[in-house]
Amino acid sequence: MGDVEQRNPGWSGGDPGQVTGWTLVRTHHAVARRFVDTLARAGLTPTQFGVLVQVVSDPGLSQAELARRVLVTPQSIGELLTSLERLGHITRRRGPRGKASVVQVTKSGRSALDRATPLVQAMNTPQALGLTPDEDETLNALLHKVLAAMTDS
Amino acid sequence: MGDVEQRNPGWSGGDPGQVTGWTLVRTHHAVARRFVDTLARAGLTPTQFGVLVQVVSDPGLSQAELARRVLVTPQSIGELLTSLERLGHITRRRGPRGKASVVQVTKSGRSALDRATPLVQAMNTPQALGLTPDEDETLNALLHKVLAAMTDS
DNA sequence: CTTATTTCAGATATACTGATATTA
DNA sequence: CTAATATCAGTATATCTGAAATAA
Repeated sequence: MGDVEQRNPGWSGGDPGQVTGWTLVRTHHAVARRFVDTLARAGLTPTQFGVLVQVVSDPGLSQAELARRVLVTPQSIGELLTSLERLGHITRRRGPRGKASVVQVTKSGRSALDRATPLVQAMNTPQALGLTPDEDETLNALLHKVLAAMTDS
Repeated sequence: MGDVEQRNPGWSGGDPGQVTGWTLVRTHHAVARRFVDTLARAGLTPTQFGVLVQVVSDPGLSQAELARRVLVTPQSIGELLTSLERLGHITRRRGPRGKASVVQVTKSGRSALDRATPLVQAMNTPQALGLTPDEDETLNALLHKVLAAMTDS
């Protein structure tokens, strides 16, 4: 011992539960587990699901463009698309290396998404989240405000 | 082609932005990056920070107890504590294998936390999150409700 | 020549499952 | 004997950075 801290206990930052960003991180941790389990029943990871939704909402994007929308590096999206390609859920119309490719969802990808959709909706009802419908709406709106603040900086 | 989906674009689940859990996941992604960058300036990862706060708030916990609080496996917390031990931020008073150990923060750990605290507070003001003080409080409260709903199931 | 895009290679981090040893 | 604890080993996954090739 000797260098073990002897002061009174407690974080000098006060109650950690009052730090909103930190509450967000902890809540995400729990919610993310739900998503992993839920989406696994449709054979998807949460990230794959997110990319599929993006591709379906906006077909024909290049993978560089996709990387920007999802906020990851081009390298990461490349590996992710490879995994979706292996599953037969997307195609990449690819020219040679430096040429932008065109990403499109396949019927298999669409049906995986159709399988996932009701599962995702079921775990996102206000009741499943422990909220009233009003609270759910408020929470969603506030999260969007934070998201906007984080991304436009 | 031939198996490329030709239907109208759009996710059958409606507007993804209305799915609160999904909004939470995406917002977390952006906020988490902030935390990584911010805490790096104190030499900590977000997970290390979380464990340090936990240990400081409640000194003398065993690592099994710690794992339960942070919602990870005992193996994972073991590796995490090893990393904190290497940094000199905690000590484990350990008997032999099957004996509960006692985790305590060191002066070095306390000072890393003291270094991190103002940085974390700065990135968690309502203004930094793009919210009014009232909204910040509401968001935090709603997140706690969701967290409770997720963990008591 | 400069910039954007994709890809390859390597490093790192993180958390998991399963098995083992020890203690209460 | 059983339950809890900590640890060891192996695996999987998900990023990232850096470098290279190609195209516009």
